[in-house]
Amino acid sequence: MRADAKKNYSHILTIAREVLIEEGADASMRDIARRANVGLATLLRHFPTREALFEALLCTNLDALTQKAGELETSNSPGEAIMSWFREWMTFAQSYRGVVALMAAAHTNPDSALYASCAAVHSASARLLLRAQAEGAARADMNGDDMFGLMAALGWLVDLPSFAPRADHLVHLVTDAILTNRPGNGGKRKGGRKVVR
Amino acid sequence: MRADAKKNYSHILTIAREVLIEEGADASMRDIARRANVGLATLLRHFPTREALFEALLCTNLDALTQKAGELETSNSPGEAIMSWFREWMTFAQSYRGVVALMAAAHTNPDSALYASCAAVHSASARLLLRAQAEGAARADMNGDDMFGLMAALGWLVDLPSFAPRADHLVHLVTDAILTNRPGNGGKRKGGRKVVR
DNA sequence: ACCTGAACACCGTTCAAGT
DNA sequence: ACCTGAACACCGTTCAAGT
Repeated sequence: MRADAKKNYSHILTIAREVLIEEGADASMRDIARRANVGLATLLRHFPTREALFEALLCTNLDALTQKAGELETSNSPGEAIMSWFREWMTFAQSYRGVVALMAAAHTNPDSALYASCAAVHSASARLLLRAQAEGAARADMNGDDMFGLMAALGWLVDLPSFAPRADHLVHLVTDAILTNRPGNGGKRKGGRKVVR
Repeated sequence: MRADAKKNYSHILTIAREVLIEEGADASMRDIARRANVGLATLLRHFPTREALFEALLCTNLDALTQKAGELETSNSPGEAIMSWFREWMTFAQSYRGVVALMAAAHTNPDSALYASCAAVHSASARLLLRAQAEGAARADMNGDDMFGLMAALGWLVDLPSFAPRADHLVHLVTDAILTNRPGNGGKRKGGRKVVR
């Protein structure tokens, strides 16, 4: 990349972050270009789609998030890890209004620039769930898709202003549901080693 | 309303229903007008906003839904009522792709043509929850907003194709969480009459 | 009364023309 | 190499002009 292009690239990212935080994830690309003092075509060559722009914007946040997942996998109890993970996700979800809807859509579409990032979050979630299930700390009748689905659903909900105040409580309620073995499957800790801690 | 206007009105509704089912709740208004063989301005005078159009389209579904809530309030056990109600909502949510996102947004905005409909669903949910709480069948540490929030979240999730297959299961998981008195508040059936059935 | 085409200000996509 | 203005096909809003 040429020096002027490089400079443009990082300047665009800086401004885009500002605009998207102010206006939400569906801000106009034209608006971003305008505020960056750059031609719209220039913005779109650096980031051909909204997803591509977000991929670049989110990589910092997402790296922090997945790294956190790694830490949680070793340091905490499986149950506490699930709760912390969910809360980390909710913080991420509030980085940009509408970002979860964008990621949820990208999750289905392998061509999306956000697909890999979604997959990373998905698999981290699945790993944490599996570990909890192996220890009998999480209900056995759910899978990684369910886990990610609940995260997406609550992550989406939280950027509706009316629901944001109760978000923490809803997360508590849902993680509670994930972590408690309900009567129906409480005896099903088939493969899991007994809770030895 | 004049005879020709009346005819236009119902014809537009018929076509709009078709288009919105095919294309989802964010289909182009222009497209709807085109397919109804009507000027765009005509469509927009009958239904000045997308919300107004949906208000007219959904009133049948919503009447059925709220009526169902009334039945559930008397016929079933409070717990079963909550579960049935949630499932009814999920069926409604799948009537049009994106309709829950539309309603969730309208929920905050008193000027929206869908505001009253949202409020009706909200209050029906709150009533059913209160009854269940009074009998100690639902956890006491949540309110109508939480209930509606969970309904919105799962209703939104279900129109992402990747999550639709697991939706029933997630509803089961969440209603489970609502209905079981968790250890922390299991003893808190303060006002509730003992479960006498 | 009711309908409609057209003008308007937006959007993202695309590309020929500039440096 | 990289940038940009402009043309394009869309969108919802608005209104003067028709019946």
